[in-house]
Amino acid sequence: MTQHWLMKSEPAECSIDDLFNAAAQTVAWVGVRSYQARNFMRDAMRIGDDVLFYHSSCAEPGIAGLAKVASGAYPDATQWNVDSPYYDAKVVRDEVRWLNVDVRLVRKTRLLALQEMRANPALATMQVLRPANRLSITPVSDEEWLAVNHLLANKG
DNA sequence: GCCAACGTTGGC
DNA sequence: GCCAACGTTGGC
Repeated sequence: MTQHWLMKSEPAECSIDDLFNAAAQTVAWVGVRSYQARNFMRDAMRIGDDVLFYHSSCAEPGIAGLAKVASGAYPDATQWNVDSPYYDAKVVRDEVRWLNVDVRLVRKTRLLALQEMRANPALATMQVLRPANRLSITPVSDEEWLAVNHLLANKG
């Protein structure tokens, strides 16, 4: 059974167009610095899982595309890179604290705006809609996944 | 720039 | 190990 996830990205960092234009339309999901999100990648994600690509911290937050998990979890090189904004000085020598997976584009979609998501009762249970939700990776239920795809299939 | 939520930190 | 304070996220 395929699992589904919602993954937040700031378009200023990596937008759906950046993913579209990336080599093999695949990017490494670097920069996750939350243990919960890391553990999802390490313990639960499987290659082929569905991903809702979500734009956050921007003028028009919402779901911008569909993607798939394209690798298992592997060490996020930015944790050791002092020149990276994701450098983590607390990671001790030889430690691997942070992981990332690769994500491959399936297709860009119309923007399913946060506003529209909130307005739809079928999506009311989505974790990303909870106030002040900070988790950058959240599981999406079968029902939520179907409801999102149904909304995306409608013209908006 | 405010606020809400909540994980993390640090003093004890 | 408790728990208050702090820091971060992210929408508005």
